[in-house]
Amino acid sequence: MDFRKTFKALSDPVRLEILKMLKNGRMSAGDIASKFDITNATVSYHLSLLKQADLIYETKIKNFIYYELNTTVFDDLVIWIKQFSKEE
Amino acid sequence: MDFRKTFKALSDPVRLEILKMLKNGRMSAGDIASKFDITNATVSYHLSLLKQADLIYETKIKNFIYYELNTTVFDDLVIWIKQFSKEE
DNA sequence: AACCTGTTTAGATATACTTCTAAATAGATC
DNA sequence: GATCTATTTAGAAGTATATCTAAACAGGTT
Repeated sequence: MDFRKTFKALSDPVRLEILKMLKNGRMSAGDIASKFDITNATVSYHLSLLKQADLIYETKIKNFIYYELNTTVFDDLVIWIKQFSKEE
Repeated sequence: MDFRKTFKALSDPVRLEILKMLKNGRMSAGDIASKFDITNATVSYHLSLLKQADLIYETKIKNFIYYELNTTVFDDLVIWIKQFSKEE
């Protein structure tokens, strides 16, 4: 598996903050954006990168788009990183 | 702990390749560079980023500099990522 | 001390990333 | 169907990153 995109997605402070927010449950794009001092357009850009990296997924309800953590990818990531740990 | 630098370091294909090489044991800067189609200067730049991210460390012997994986940081990384896994 | 070998540093350039503003889309409501 | 709301897309601008060439440095060797 190729985690380059995943690591790139994780290398930005805004995106890390978004992921931490989503630990408490899904949020709409607007709710996420309201927590930052940057425009909605920029937050949308960050969300698209997180989505491309499979770290989050979206659900459309009415004219809201809700974002949610994709926990399985984090599990895959842990397995990948462990190849560099001592015991292997 | 702040892993932004770590993730940035992990987001480049050359640097990921260097880390994979170092799984088989320490290598000198020159040996590492010889495996790539880029200049020694560029490889040196990548090594410095990996070093800044604490993913590798160096040992100087004669006029060689040997690089080695810092396995403990990968363990810390696994712990950090697990906060996003389901069971927590 | 002069020189060779392995490696890094400095400066320049091209590419990629982050951010903005303005415009576009998609769905809901009036 | 006109309009409002939530969000994304397009295009532009500034900043950061990856790479190169050329020069510098540091440790051995002669």
